[in-house]
Amino acid sequence: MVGVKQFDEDRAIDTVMRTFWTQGYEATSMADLAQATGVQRGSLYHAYGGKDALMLRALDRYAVEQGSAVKTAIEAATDLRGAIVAFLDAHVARMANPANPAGCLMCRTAMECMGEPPIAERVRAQFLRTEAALHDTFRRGLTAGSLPADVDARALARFFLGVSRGMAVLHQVYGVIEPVQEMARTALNALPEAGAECR
Amino acid sequence: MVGVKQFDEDRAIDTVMRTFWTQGYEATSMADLAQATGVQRGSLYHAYGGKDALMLRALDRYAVEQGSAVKTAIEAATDLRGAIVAFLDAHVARMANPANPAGCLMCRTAMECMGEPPIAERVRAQFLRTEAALHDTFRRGLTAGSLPADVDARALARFFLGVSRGMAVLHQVYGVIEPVQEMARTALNALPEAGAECR
DNA sequence: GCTATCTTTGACATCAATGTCAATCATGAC
DNA sequence: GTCATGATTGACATTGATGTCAAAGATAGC
Repeated sequence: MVGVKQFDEDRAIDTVMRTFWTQGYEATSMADLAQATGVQRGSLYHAYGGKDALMLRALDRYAVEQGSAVKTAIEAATDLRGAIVAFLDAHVARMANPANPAGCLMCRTAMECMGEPPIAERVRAQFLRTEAALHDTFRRGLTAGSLPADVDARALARFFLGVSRGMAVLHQVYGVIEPVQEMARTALNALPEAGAECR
Repeated sequence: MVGVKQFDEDRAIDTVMRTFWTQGYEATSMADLAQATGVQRGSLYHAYGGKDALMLRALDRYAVEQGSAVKTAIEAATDLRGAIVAFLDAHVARMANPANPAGCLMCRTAMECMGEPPIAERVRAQFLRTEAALHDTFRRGLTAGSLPADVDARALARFFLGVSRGMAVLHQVYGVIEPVQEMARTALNALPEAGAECR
């Protein structure tokens, strides 16, 4: 290797991610990204290609940084209910963290960029990944007998996926954490209990 | 009155609303709106002021056309559960209607435009209005004894508000109605039953 | 030290969007 | 029919964003 990058790629992509997260895709210009990262606009084009490519990088980074916290939380739990509580808490914790922009980059991009095929594909894939993780969790709970035998594991997975997205919308609009916490807490009521034949 | 508008304002605002709904705020230019409505760009500026003002009009129109369906549905119900079912169904029906764009304009704008003060204010007001309607419904259910006495009416209201928003996100991303229906159906499980002491 | 290779930089051309304006047009009031 | 009022229209200037490029700069390998 002869020509060597003079900026920290990790740091730059992280800044790009947070800029998109804060401002949205369309409202962010390459000039904004250049200023935020301290990297010249020409260098960004040279290194990555363009705004769309940078958004893909940002989404991947987000999936790793934020998604991994969610995934770890689910997997660390010992029982089904604990896994779902951990799933919701991971989202609440991210939004409650004042170091983070409001809402959720994935959700924001989902609402804004489904008209841009490459970005839409990445977002959809990420949604499906989370849905699948939840689906697995519920299926395991089903075989373990932690759920009534007649529950629809996929519907539950989609429900809690949707709940986490709804939480992000509430956070974006209200700008405070309380409604988010209340939503998470209330959503747990939708979790069927194995023993109790309450339905 | 001497100078008379030569275009149908109702029709034009409706078209503007659906264009924003389909493409989003930033991705829609005044030229797009001129083309979609068949009204010259200059006329749009003259009649309304600018893109931001047009978005406010679109949001108001959306609140009347779509929000009224939701409000009517809630109020027509005779019991609490019926009201919530109607609330969710109104949203499902809107998204299932192939004549409508995907998702929800209010929700889409919420994710994209919270950085634009006048628009953000309008969106927040609309969220609060819906939350208040749900809150009232739950309070009435509480005094009517349709709910256990210790439930948090506000938390329930915010939960179902968030659920309706999560449904919109799922619809936008997946482009089909099934996950939306499943989410609505599952959310009903979070509704505490008065008689049953299952908790 | 030299060179080949990649990066950085500032400049450039192009394009698209915004907002404004003066001239023109249409119509209700008289 | 005339006029006053407001709508329409096309043009204009301005701004900002995009993407590209050639020249200059930096460094690992020799």
